[in-house]
Amino acid sequence: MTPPFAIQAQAGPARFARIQTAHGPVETPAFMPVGTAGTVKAVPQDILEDLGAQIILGNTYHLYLRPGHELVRKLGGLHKFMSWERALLTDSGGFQVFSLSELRKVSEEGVSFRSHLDGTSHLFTPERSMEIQIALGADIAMAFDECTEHPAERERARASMEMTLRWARRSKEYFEAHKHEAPWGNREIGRSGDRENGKPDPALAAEWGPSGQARPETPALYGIVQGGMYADLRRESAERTVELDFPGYAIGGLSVGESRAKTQEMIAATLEVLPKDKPRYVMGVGYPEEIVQYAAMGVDMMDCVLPTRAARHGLLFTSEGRINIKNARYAQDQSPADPTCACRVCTRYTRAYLRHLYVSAEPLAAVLNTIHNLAFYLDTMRAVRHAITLGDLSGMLSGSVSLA
RNA sequence: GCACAGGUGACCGAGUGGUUAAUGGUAGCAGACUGUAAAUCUGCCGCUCUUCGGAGCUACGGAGGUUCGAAUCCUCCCCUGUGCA
Repeated sequence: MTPPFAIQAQAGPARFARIQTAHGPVETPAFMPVGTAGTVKAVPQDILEDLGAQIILGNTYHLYLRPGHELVRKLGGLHKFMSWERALLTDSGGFQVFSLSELRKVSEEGVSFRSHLDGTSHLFTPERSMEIQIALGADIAMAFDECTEHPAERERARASMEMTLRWARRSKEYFEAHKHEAPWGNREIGRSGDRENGKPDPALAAEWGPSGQARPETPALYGIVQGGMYADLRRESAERTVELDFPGYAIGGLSVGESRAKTQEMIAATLEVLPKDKPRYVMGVGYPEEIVQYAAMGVDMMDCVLPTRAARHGLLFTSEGRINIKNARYAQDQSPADPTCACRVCTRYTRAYLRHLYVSAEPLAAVLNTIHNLAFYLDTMRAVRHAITLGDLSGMLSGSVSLA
């Protein structure tokens, strides 16, 4: 199988590339907004398109519980259900093994969960996770893994890693046998996926020509590296995951409470082992300066709830640093959230108004804050890609997006 | 004018003799948030100092009083609401 991925430009470890999916291209390094329950919270799909999002996440566990993957399949798959015609990546439910720790029990077979919605019991296995992700119609599915908690003793991290490897094998076996069942029939591939992005950078647009690669007919399954905070376990996990031969690899189990230096060390150790001609995805990161840094290290994909969740909590990311829009000091501030941002929020509304909306608990506060934060993240990654094509990322690392 | 009911910290509202600077909410101020159980959570929230352990002062309409001790009991006064004149 030819990986739907081609290196088009390279500047040091950072790569500008394109992942071809059945629902359009994904330029990398990419930041992927998280849309857990079939929605990137507070942002309509057409605005996500205008912001330039080429791929968003969905979540296996949440969509399985509600509305149910069979219903989604019946309605034509998640793309059609939520009217999102660009690429979609689904998380396997592995993170919920970690985050819902009080409601689950892990065994060799899989994980039994108690629904956080109604308390009912459910068993997630690698096979089940694949079945659900295929039913949802993801372009990129993730292997069912165990996101190891932190801190974890070495033996615990090893055992968890071994389990994830066994689950990865089972995930792949089931996935390969059933991937053709994705509900992609009668799709109008890429109608909106080929649409012009919101604010394409002219210099970059030249690089974004047709890839010439055929669009995949089936979804892709990525493996996930674990290994706790032990560099040698990370390397071993990566090597053995690569042996299973996936079209892309994720680094999971990071940003779970460890120091940023440790996160970076784990990423660096893992990247050394992962093949350079396939997408490498660090799951669940990060702050703007972090995603720039990781992209510079050679990471191709990242996702994080931070821009969306923080926005709902009043935290805005700007070129001048983070601002908490609920602070009293913005009550009469007539400037935009970020004076250098060209997003639809910053070109239209003042900090004073955004603060008022937040303080008043108006739903529009979440909408506008989230749109801005996503614009900031997506613009940042667009700038990273541009810088890579120019062969120099140093400017971005030394401050232009670094935050106080 | 009479009869009931009631006056608690910015607001609402507990508390009817003793760890009460005073339960809870709200408002306010600040912080956290990293493959989303998150429009959530945490801290502060009378004043003044503090070596951050604490110390002092002022407080439950007002003034007296009872008591070792009162927001809580008694007396008078002021004010508010409702009803009757």
